[in-house]
Amino acid sequence: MNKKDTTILLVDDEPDILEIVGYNLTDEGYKVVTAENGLEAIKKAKKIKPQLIILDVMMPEMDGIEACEKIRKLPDLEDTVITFLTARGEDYSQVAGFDAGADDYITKPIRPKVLVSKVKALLRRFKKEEGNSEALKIGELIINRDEYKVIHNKKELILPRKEFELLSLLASKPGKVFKREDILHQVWGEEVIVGGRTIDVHIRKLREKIGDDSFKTIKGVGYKFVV
Amino acid sequence: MNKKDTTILLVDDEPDILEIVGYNLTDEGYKVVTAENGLEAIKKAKKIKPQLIILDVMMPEMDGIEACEKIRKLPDLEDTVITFLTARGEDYSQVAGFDAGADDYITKPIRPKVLVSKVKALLRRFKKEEGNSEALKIGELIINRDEYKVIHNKKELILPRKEFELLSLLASKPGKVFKREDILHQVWGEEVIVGGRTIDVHIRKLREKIGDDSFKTIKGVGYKFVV
DNA sequence: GTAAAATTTTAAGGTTAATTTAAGGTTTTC
DNA sequence: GAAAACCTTAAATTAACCTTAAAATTTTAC
Repeated sequence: MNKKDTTILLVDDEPDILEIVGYNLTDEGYKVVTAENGLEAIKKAKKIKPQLIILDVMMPEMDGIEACEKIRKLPDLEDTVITFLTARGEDYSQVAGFDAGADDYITKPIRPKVLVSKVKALLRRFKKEEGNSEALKIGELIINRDEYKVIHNKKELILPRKEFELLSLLASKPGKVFKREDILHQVWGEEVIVGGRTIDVHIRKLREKIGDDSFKTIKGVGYKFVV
Repeated sequence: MNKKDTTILLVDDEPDILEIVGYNLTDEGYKVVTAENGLEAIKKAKKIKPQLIILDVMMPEMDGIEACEKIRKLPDLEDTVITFLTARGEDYSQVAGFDAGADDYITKPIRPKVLVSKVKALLRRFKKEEGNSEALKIGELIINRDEYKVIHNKKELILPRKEFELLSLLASKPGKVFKREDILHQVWGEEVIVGGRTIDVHIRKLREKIGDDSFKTIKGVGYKFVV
């Protein structure tokens, strides 16, 4: 999953916190939605199905712990990562938080760098658990997305990220021509701009490793993977 | 779907915004329709069924959020992508926007480059849901746009791009005469200017590969494909 | 925190094949 | 039978891609 497809629901009754945390996460490329109390949080969580919820413990209307318990019971959101925001030393709430089904907690005062790296770590963990998708098998090639490895002619290959993603994409529909533009957007991301020869170089690496014949160039259009 | 078949409904009460955003999108090749308030937006949305609606939040008559909710309920427009225009920091409206069924938001002040790339990204997402087009079959000829290949008399042909596009065009309506001028626009593009004999040469290549009889010349007009 | 290693991107020259042009020949039209 | 439109061929041009190495960046290891 791409960063900008990752939605974070940020819940706090203090506008200052929403502002500063929201800013830092948005700046990192996440899509951030905010709520000001537990009730609102539940409503929005249902609607937008965020990957991560950052929940203040102390709030009017419905506190974070209660909201967390309710959210955990929603079938759509069982994989969502929930983390609390607590004041330092509020030991009780940390404990109660884990009881309520939280995955982690972040202590105030908030240090943006710490926050961002914690969020990244949490989402990484989430992503891993997401997996379990079957390995993709095309002829002599097996692509195991879960373990990020490729088996070709019974030999295991560890491909660097970009190569792996590129191969995954092309091999996901053997025979189909992927346009250069589409490859860029799917492998490199929507707004990333790289030079015109970058794709070629990666294709070349794949040709070296997987075999020249597997990758056909369609001039003026793009590339396709064939068996 | 071709860019010029993509309609964008742009809704804002400020003529300046309509002007600048409209200009940039038109320049990119989209068909742009504008409205100045929510009521008008709904009326026009029903009529023209745009692929994308860009909706200002703050407007007289009916604000963007209300309009968005109403539009989302129209059965014809459930696949339409809706994005809000909000002033930076208008946090509430962003959130309320997602509640109302919006897919994204764009913050003012508007940067044309950002706007255009966001619009492209949104439409790509929309397009993806359309699914793959079937191969086109005409007599002994099968044109597979996805894989960019042609099968003729059970034999696979790889055609260069221009030849492929030209064949696709002519074969899309067997029997129909395509005027030279139309062929130029559809295969070569609006502003590309090539010499008068270029089409002939490509037709000749196709005649060599597919068969002389399949392509009839209508002197003074153009060409047609027949079975 | 720094150094080392690996990955990713860029840059530049080379190669190939697609595309276009040009020019003389042919057919059709009036 | 002259003009216009198209055909054919080969050569010229150009666009797209390949290859390589080095630079930049990111990740990993210490």
